[in-house]
Amino acid sequence: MNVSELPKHFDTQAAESSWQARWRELGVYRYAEAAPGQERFAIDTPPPTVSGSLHVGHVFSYTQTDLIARFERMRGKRVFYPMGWDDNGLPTERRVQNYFHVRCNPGLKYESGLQLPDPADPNFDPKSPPQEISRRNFIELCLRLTEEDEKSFKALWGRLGLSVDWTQEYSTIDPRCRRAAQRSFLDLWRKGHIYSVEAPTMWDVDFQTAVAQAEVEDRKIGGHFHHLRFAVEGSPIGSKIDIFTIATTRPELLPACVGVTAHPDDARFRHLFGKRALTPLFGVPVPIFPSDLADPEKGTGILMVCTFGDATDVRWWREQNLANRQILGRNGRLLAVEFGQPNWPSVDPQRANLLYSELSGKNVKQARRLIVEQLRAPDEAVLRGQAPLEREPAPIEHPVKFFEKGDQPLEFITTKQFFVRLLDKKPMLLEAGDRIQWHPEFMRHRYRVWTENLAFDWAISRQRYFGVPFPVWYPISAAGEADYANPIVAEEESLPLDPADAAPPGFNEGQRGKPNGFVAEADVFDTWFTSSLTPMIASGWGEQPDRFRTLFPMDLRPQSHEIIRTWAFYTIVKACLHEDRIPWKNVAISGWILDPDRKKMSKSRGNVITPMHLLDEYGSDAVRYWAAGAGLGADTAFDVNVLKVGKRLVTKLFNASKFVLGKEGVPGPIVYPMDRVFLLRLRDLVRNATRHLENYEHQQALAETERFFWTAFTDSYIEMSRARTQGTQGAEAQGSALTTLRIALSVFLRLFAPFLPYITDEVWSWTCAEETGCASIHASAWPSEADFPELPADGNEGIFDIALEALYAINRSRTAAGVSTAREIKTATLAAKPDAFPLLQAACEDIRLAVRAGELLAVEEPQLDGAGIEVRQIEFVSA
RNA sequence: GGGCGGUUAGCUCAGUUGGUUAGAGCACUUCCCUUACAAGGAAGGGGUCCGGGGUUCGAGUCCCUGACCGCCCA
Repeated sequence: MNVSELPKHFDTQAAESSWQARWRELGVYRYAEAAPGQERFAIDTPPPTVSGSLHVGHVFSYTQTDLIARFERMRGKRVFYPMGWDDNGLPTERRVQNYFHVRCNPGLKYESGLQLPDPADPNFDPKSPPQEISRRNFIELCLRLTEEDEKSFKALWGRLGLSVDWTQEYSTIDPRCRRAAQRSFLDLWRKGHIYSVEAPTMWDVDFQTAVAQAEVEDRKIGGHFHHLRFAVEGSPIGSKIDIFTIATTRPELLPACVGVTAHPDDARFRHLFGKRALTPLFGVPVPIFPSDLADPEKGTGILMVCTFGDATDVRWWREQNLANRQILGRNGRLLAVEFGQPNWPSVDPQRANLLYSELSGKNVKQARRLIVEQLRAPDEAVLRGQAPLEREPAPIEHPVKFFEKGDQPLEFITTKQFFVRLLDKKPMLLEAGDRIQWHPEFMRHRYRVWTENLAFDWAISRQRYFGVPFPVWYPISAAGEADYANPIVAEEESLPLDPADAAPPGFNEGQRGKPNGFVAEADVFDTWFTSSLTPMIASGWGEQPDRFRTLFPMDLRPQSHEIIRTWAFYTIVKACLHEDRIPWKNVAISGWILDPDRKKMSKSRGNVITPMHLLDEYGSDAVRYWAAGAGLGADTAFDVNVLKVGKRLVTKLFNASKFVLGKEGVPGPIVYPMDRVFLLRLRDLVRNATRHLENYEHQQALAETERFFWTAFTDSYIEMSRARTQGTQGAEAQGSALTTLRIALSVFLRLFAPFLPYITDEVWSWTCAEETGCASIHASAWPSEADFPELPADGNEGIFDIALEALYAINRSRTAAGVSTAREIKTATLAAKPDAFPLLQAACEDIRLAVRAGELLAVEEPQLDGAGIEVRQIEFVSA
């Protein structure tokens, strides 16, 4: 090809679209089953949540994974690099409900070809009650909506140049994933790791679903300490009544009070243990017991136990065998209860019911406001006329548990839920974590600490719709009662299924909901129950045994650090419980992108930077350069300047390549000392860059390559060899220089290829593709010793650094004299210390040619300050 | 309250097992259109490596301690 016909500038956008098409056409990123003896490298790509938009943080972390994929591919491994979409779950549900104005009713049957009113229709009434549809219809709508998102995500990934094999695509709600999740359930059920129980569970009252420990976060919110007087039961009439004061932030749970406790060593309350207290207003007798868990410093030191205010209440309720008086319903409103009935004792049921009737049906906030008013009134029955509220509520700020996606504090509500038993498996899970390499290493602690502190088994059932259903039914007795203790689980061959549409083995559809028939479980799995299977889904677990054997365990799991406790943890759980193996050998944790003020990017903060305009303005390679500049685990503030630097590097590569390939002449053997020394240094660079990439330190590889390319190659070696390439120093010196330049260019292109896939393939296509027979640089071999001819060492390797110093020294002289680099030098003299002098002499001719001097002398100066080279005399050709 | 990470130039960040005078880019100043490159090049100024102690011949680097920032967990 005629390099002189190449465009003046590199058109990034045109190159990006043409190379994407070319890569597809060549199948460069297609995973091929490894030949015998050939290594494979399997990546458990994080499936992005599709019901949102991508920001530069995603671009950042996905690029870091792609670097590794490209590096390993060039090293000759068969790279398995799939892409999944995480589309099930709450965010999508919410969008579908609003967009189509529907609600899911899992009790309804599927209606094929369901017609929905068009929200754009003028007759459409948005205030009308939402249409109820079956779960399968609802899922179809979710799929319709997520399909669009997936298209735009895919376009962005393509643009960014992710070397994903797009034939290996999945989404977490597709039949394959649903089948895998249900198969996982069956396997764990058979192995006895899953149990279902009716117990107090963390519950979000808005979403009306159970949540797992991993989805819970503490938030500091304002509240009030309410000081309430309780009476001790049995104070003799006429004597001074024995009263104590508890402090609580949740007075509305007073009707659910089932006990009172204080620290066993607390002298103030020791005399009360074993007696019973009477709750104010409701007059409920409850036991007073000692507990180490009560903090004498907190509040008044004595507190009420309710069903259920928090996790400690649950514990006390269990350990002390307390009554269960659940007053909060699943919707977060107070249930109707009747005092005086069994389990609801009261010394004055009539009054208790009167007071409670005001609270019944109210939500927590409303009930709290009302009960505080009730507590201000004198309480004759229990407190002989004193008001239960001892003093005005005192504002405090305290940590409260929230569902990470929710807006209301979590409640503990007694419901039937499925759990995976984990608490007995901590040692095994810790040991598994130790067998995995974590990058950076300190991220191992996050996993370890989470696993050690795990307090609950994994609650896997969710009372939601856009998810994978439990493949479970319950028999109905002749009397019409569902038998939840004896679930019927599906057979593996029938997966995936929705128990609302399919009948269990041995039953027919006509028996649904009838005596001696069956009823379907309505719950779906926690989304992590499916996502925790990604390495198994992608590698064909349970479906393609041969493929599974070669791909599992995978080599690499890339992910971010805030989901170590969920995604990484649950994936390790699943791999251990199903296969008794770790899911991958390496975990690479990418950092977060912070906004320029070092705040985490989030929609709610409104500081999200989207990537498309950056790709348009700077080009994919520049964006990737920015992403590759940060090491794993390092949070980085977004800085548009780094993109500019990347763009400059791309331009420099483009121009330097044009220079090298534009030289005419016949390449010959490397006989010239400076060429040999330069190649030796380049060979060191290859070794270092390779080592850094092997160690998951891509930023080091890039930084060293870039630095050497800029200072040693374009700024110096090219200048030193320029004259020789034109043949002025004879054919042998020219041939040696041309060969060196060609080797260097080919090596540089390949060292940069994982980072800058577009510009490197563009340049590669000019001549290297034909010369090597590799149509794409990304299918070529990573540079190695094999790229270099025999380069015997002769002890003169120092001439390169000396030459560099001499060039800098002369540049300084030029600048000091205010002389253009275009002006030639008539004569100059360089001074070196005796130990450096022979090297300077040896490099003198190369320096002279580089700076275009008529005459260049080297002198020895034992008394020279410092170690460098100094210009002793310089005379420029007159302008 | 516990754990982990961080604090290096105005900004964004490197700095590997301790080892010359602590680096890069951006920004700033000055100069230069030079046959690969003005989408460029050359040069320059700019540092109490968060504070305090310690180990060492020698500490940005190791140890102790304090402050601040971030994250995770209670």
